[in-house]
Amino acid sequence: MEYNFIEIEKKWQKYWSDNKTFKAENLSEKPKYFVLDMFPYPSGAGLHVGHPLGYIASDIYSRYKRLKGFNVLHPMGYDAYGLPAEQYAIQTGQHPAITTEKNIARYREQLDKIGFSFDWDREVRTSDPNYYKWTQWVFIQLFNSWYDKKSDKAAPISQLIETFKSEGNSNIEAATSQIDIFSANDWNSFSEKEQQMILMNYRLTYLADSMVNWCPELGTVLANDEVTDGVSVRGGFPVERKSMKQWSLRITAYAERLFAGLDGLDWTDSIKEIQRNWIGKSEGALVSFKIKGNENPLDVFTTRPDTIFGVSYMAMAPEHELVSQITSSEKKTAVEKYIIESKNRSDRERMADVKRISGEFTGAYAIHPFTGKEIEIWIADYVLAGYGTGAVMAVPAHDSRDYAFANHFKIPFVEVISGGDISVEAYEAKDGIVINSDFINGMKVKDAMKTIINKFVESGIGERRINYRLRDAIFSRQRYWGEPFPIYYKDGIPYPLPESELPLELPEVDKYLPTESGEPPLARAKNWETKEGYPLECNTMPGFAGSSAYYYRYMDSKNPNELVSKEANQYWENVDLYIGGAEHATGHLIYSRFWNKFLFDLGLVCKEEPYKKLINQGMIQGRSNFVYRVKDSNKFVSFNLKKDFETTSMHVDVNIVDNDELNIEEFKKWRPDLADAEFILEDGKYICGVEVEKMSKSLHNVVNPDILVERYGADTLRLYEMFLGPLEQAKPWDTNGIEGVFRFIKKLWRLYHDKENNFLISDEEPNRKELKALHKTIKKIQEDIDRFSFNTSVSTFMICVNELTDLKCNKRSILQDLAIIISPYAPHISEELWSLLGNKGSVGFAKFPEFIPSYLEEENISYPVSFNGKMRFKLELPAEMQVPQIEKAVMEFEDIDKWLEGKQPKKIIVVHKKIINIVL
RNA sequence: GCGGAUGUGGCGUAAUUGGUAGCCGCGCUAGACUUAGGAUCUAGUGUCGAGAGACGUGGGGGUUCGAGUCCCUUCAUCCGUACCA
Repeated sequence: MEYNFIEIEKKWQKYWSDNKTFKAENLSEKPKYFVLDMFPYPSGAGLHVGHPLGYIASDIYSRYKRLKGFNVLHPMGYDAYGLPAEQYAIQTGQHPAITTEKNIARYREQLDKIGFSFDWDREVRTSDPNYYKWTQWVFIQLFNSWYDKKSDKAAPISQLIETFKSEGNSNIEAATSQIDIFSANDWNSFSEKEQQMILMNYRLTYLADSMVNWCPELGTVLANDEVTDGVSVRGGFPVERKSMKQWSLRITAYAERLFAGLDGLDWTDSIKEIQRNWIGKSEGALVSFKIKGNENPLDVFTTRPDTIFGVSYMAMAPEHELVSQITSSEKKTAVEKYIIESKNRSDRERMADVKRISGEFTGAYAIHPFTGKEIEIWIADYVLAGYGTGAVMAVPAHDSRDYAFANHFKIPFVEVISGGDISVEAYEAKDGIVINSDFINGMKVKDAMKTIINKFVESGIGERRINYRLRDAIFSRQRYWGEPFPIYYKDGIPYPLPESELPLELPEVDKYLPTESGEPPLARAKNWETKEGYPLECNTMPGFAGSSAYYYRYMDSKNPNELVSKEANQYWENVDLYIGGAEHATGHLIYSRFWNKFLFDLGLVCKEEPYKKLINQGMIQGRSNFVYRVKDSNKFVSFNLKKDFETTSMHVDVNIVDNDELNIEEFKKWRPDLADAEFILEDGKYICGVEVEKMSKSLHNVVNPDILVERYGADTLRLYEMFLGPLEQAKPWDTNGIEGVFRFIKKLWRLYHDKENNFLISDEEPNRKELKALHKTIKKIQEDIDRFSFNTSVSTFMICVNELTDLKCNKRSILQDLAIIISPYAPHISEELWSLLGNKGSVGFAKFPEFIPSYLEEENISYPVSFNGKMRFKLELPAEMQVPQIEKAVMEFEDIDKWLEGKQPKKIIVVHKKIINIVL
């Protein structure tokens, strides 16, 4: 064997681990760089080739940054709490901690084989008490804080209490669900319980009855980002709306800062756009309509105050609290029936037929604030209780939903913005002239909005308002395998544990199921109470709790006294480069931005945003292979012959297919029923069909990195993962191509060795060609890494090695630099070559060679000569020849007559050192 | 519906600022060495055409001396989102 990757890779992995080569120091003269991967949930299935893609990219970047003189923090850990381990525990009784431990061990083994330069001394696990102590600690800080809109930041709740004592709440501007105003006297006369209930409306994490996504199958509530299309993201179980008392995070307090902060981030536009949509900022006005014969006003939020004269009816959500008050007696039965109906329609059904229009007239009327006209008030389930005020002023002429509703129920309406044809559809554009609208007639939409809002304010019926779609995040889960809340109850009022009692460790339970009375699993724990005997909270925290500030723990992972020390945080600041999947766009990436801003407000960390630059690696798709069974037989027909038969296709394990040719012997062994299968072959082969699908066990297209490492080595796997295509693009995995990269690695090795595989290097001075090959590579690799284009660097290395092989170059001064620049990509072989070259220590801390432009300069330029833009021939001319001489030279060129076709050129365009174009 | 992304050989892709379209691989074809090859090496490989050459970056149009790249328009695929007033 010429290049023994098995031995060499093992050797260097051991060296790195024994010497703690990649241990990062918190204090260093070097500039810092923090490269973070989204830490994995260690699932039982282990890693497939898609998982390490991002880790390889971040590892290349980390190693490159070290070569460039940076002190690099590149840690790894585990998002160890999660549903699969708990579901497994429910089925088997095995403690989720054991399952998790086992899965982590397997992940670690797989990761180690790929040769990552992680600083494992800083490993974190979210389920480790030393870690979740700080998750609980942050929760307590949230509990003890409120959001002061005047200073636009979080502030201690103790300070709020002082204000209440001295002046009540009338001067407080907070992000709050508190509506009632009270004086200092009121406050001081309230009971402890009353005071605590009021404070709950201010705390940044609060316990409240809210409409939640309840998933009966999982026995828990889920956050909005954990639900898609009415089913749970994990498991795909149905989810229903239900009102429950739950902990929530008042993330809405930060809506504007989360929105505005996106502008300064070096993230892709697409992910910023997803976050903007999720936050859903819309500007408009809050308008108060009087209700005929009722004291309470009907408040609506609208983004189109300019269309106020086009209001033809009002619509409220069926859940709106005023519905029962205003419904007339003769409409009562119908309205109640409608409310029950819409309640029973699950979210899923509602989504399935959006087109179904339904509603009911309440018999009540609102009064138009300007015209005084009476307007029918309807209830309709197209109005969402959770958005705005849960009621809308309907302007059918200029809103398509109102338009559909009005037409369905034959409610008349008027056009108030010109420019559309409202006999056909609603005209929604904010473009046109206002008509039929009294004092704003003739105005442009924009001006009309301003005028109307000013009028609202003047007459006290409305105000400017910015509304957000973002909801507070439900933070309770009725599950076992998660962080316990550091909360106990006294007289039914929640209080935080003293910080000295953290961590509050997850207790043992006899079963991982809810109690008979429907309480969460922690209610099964013995003595689940404080030492004073107060009961502890039985819910646990959700998956995103432990991942919201984990990057700070990496900075100072062993610190028992602080989340992160001031010094460590001052040095590492925040994450310079974050690589992970785009599926976290609305979950983790928003929550951790929120936690970070909160910690920043408290002065605990020095940066307001956690992740400066974010890259989303594309999904690696599976490449499925198919065999075709002839109907009613155990005969399989090869792909190109199947058209002559009636067949059914069947997924076949891609690991027994090579280059789409089925390994028939392996296939027969694959499943017992296939042992006596027969085959109809083409050219003596069975050719399989191919399709690109998701990589999944059930589709038999999962490729395991371990097998590839065994067969080709980690360096080959790393290079091939990068070679597949641009990091951010989704692309199918096709093991076939890996051979090419494997050949390249062997070819690289041979540059440094003679035919008998003896290390052989010459100390001769390199020639121009060799220097050019090297320096053009140095230049390209730097540029590629700077723009995260790792696939193109791999081809660049191939070109370089091909050229040096052709030049028969074995000169130290070339090959030593080559070993350095390739080391981020293929670290094992580089270490070996580096040490064979006689260097001490790891190549990981060598100096990246400097690019010298003069080596790329040429005496002659080979100009492509085009006629009307079509390249016809090449002309070699001295590089310093100036444009007029070039024009002359090209016209004197012997072959030119053939292309001129006897014409005189209209124009000759010369781009110096680039191209010549002759216009005929 | 809305938002985002992507369309280039048989396949994965390259062309960073408008300047030789198809780099680097896979696969395929032929050959060398070999008992053998899933080893190694050499040559070829966008399409049509015997050739000269013509045509070619999803389709149509435009700007330009010159367009894969810029503009308009249209189609297809994938992802996200869902009555957000």
